[in-house]
Amino acid sequence: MSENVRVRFAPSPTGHLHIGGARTAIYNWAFARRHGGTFILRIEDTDPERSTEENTQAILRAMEWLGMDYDEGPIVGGQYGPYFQTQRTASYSEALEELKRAGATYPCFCTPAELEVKRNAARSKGGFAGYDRTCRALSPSEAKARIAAGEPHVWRLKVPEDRGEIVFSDAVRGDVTFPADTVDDLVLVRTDGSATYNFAVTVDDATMAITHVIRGDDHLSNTPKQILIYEALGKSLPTFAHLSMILGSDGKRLSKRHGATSVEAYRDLGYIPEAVLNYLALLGWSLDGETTVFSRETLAENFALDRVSRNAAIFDEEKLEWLNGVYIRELPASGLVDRIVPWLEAEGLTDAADVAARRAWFEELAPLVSERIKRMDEVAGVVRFLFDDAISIAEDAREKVLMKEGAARSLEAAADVLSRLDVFDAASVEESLRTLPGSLELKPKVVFQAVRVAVTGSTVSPPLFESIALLGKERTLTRLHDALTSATH
RNA sequence: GGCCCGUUCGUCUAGCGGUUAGGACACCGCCCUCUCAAGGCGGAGAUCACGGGUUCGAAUCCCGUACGGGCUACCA
Repeated sequence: MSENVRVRFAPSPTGHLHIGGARTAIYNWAFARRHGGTFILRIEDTDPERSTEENTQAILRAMEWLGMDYDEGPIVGGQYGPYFQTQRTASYSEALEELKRAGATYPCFCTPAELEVKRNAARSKGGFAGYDRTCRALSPSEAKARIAAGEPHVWRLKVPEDRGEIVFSDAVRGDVTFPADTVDDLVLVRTDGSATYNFAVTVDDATMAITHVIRGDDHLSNTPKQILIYEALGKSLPTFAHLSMILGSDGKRLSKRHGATSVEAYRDLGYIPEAVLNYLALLGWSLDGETTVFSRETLAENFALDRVSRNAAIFDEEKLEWLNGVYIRELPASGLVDRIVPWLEAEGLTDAADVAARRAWFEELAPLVSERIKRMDEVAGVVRFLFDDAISIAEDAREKVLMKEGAARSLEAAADVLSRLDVFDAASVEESLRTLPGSLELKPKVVFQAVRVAVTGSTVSPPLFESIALLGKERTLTRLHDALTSATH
């Protein structure tokens, strides 16, 4: 592909960036990067009822969070702007004038009510239910006269009579054929002068010199209409590539019923962008059928449309979780601290000053937590005992562990041995505690679980010796003594 | 109704005429072990939607059927 690749992602700000849209964005981005092309972001804000500035901002934020940097679009600008559809209306009027000159469009005076009657009649007879072309038969002079008289009208595409079949080679699905006589004389420009979706996208894609239209499957059936518009406009066709839908766990189209559907919702759930990007890329594309974990760079170097799957995929949050865990574990301690801290701050466990004051302590803590969380929102639960001054011991832990034979002796011995330490690091804590099972003639498990419950308040915690070292001598001894009151010898 | 697209383990997928149908998640077992994880090893799990062809040979090519999805708006 030596031509200058230009692709675009064109979300509509009628909602947040959702999972399906994000994957489309990722594929467009990857395709552009792979071919050294241009990735364009265009906001399709032509639905005034549902489009909001807030949604536009949310989409921009989500794109940035995913690392989808675009070469042309809002904020960054570009040669082919503007990048908001509402600001491109002049080019639609221009295109309409061109079509009028070429005789490829005609005014239609049928009212919506009339159209509905015709449509219902046609459909009940079976077969093609498009516009019956009444106004196409109007003489030019009559049409002109009615327009001059101020009669409301739309402008329709004059689908060529003898067009035959519309065939195009879809980059993911192969050759797709539509009989031209099943394509409607669709409305291009509404009564109020605004462009309809199919007209606007086509004009935009043509004037922005888009070479590859990579978009959702739901547009496959719109493609023949758009091809006819390109032809009427005398523009060359881009390559089309249609991506299958992403479905919910029940096999139905992904919607709010399935829980989180927006990219930012996943961010708030504790997923990290690398994992979301990787997972979404994998949902419908494969590097080689074997590799499941790959970087943004690997994606950008290897993405190819002919390896995009043709069938719809069910979004599997469990696999995303696993992948998120993989990325969390791969993070270096320092980077992990930066990612963890906001989540601890949100829980009121720490603040920027605290982190700055004892960065090294946080970096020791990081690897302890990374191995046992899959999402960032789990962090606080794992390390809370290291931040709170006093802990409460879970009732079942007290019963199951502290009230067991030998628990109190273990705590006393542990306090004794630890109180003698000068250097309170994980290695020395371990060394001294390891002597206990032998000297007390208790199973290691009994001793260590008693200490764990006393110190962390739970039967489940990060590794004991490291945790104690991180907690510090003073707080450890206090907790051992406190727990003694409810422990059994 | 019409037109178009899709159908390989529960899920995501590899496969592009000859494979014991491969991998990943989830699941089960064992190992490691101070708990939980992580990790290692192993296991179970797909008559490739169904029916016809073509071929020496089909998950792979062709045609039907079924099921699912999309479009069929002066929404995008």
